[in-house]
Amino acid sequence: MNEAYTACVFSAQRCSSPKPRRRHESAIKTDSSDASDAQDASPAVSAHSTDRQKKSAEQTAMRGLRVDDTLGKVLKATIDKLKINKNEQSNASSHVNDITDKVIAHLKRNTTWCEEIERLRTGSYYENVKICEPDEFDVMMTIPVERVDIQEFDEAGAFYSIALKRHTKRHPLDRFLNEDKTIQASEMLSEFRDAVKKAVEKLPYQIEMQRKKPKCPAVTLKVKMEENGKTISVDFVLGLKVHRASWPDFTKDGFKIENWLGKKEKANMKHQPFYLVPKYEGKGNTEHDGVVAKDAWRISFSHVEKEILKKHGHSKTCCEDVGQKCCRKECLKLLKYLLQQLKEDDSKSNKLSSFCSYHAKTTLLHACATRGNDNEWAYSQLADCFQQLLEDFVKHLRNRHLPNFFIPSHNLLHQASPSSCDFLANAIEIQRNNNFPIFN
DNA sequence: TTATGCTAAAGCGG
DNA sequence: CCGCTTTAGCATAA
Repeated sequence: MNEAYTACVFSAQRCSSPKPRRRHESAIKTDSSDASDAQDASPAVSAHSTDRQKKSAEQTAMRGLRVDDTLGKVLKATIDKLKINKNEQSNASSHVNDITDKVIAHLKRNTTWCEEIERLRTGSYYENVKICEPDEFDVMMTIPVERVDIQEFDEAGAFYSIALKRHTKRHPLDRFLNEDKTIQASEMLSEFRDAVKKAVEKLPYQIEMQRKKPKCPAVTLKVKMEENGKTISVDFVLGLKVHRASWPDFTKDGFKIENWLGKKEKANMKHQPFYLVPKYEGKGNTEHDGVVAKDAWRISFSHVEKEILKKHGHSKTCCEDVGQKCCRKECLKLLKYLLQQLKEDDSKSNKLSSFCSYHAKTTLLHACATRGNDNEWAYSQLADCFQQLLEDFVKHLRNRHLPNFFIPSHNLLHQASPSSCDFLANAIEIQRNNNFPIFN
């Protein structure tokens, strides 16, 4: 399971974290009104001046254009707004990298079962689809294991029992094994959390470790940065890296990328490991007919998602200098932003709290799998592509059916209420029909 | 393990 | 709109 999704669904705080982004008050602007914006005297913030340049560029372009591409212009202006500031990125990433380096060094030195721990950067920041601010970083900390037995699982993609398999020699995780060789997720997670806490305590940063949230596998650090006073969050997610094992059977009918990235690429990716993330911590977490689910696990394909987004074109040269530029990532960014803005506008009613960016990402993956040809995502067709993606999303919502891209039996909307799905679908339709006033 | 070269994206100026 | 520079992240070789 993707930890971005996990963290989002399982952590109300992260899901609803309101971005203090300023929005222009005037909802719908006509093109001619833009000229009056040129008076902006705000110093320092470069976004303003680029806005101005871009708008005047749009105006000159307008005069030469006969077709009505109002929507295209709105969307391109929005994409510009979503770009993350380079200085902030540099600052934030150096914090994250330094902290992560030191946490890993500490774990390797002081925690016996972490000697082989590996870092895996995942999530939207490292997929180049992070929007607005570089304020959320996902880092998986993975322990290599050769094979596992997945003994029980449910349609929501959770496992209730993971056992180490065919380990003749001693394995560093042996100390977490029950008599039946199943692994105690909660014990591992709890030791991991304590070790991270110790590692972080002596670092020369303003770091707060967030309280353990139920059902959330991440150890979250809030790091306040000296340079600009902003706070970023770093999620460390413990995982088992299962190599030398093929993907579980229930992934068989998912991951349909043959007509998009090709059979060969699919085979390559299927040879990669998969990851298991401990789902619960603590006792008394009863679910599913009273079974104590404290040792539940969730499968993660974050690494594959990242690679898919990197090699996102049918043509090998998609978006390279020699190739054609596509708008797949831009469409995803726009969909994420739309969802984020709608959630923010409606934060008090809580109707949208169960929707998160992983729903947007999954919708894009299905859309790319269905429309694999690069012509269907030409950058010049951004507006049409985005409209179609929204149609897809609305359809998923109306049917209350959005299968996990890797696990078709896992419906990501199965616990969303019909009324909230309709509410979101309606809100999206309103935005579509009015050229997205929420983006202004 | 470290050095090196490549890529994607931001930002700037024409 | 285009080309150029810079940077973080990554793959690969040494």
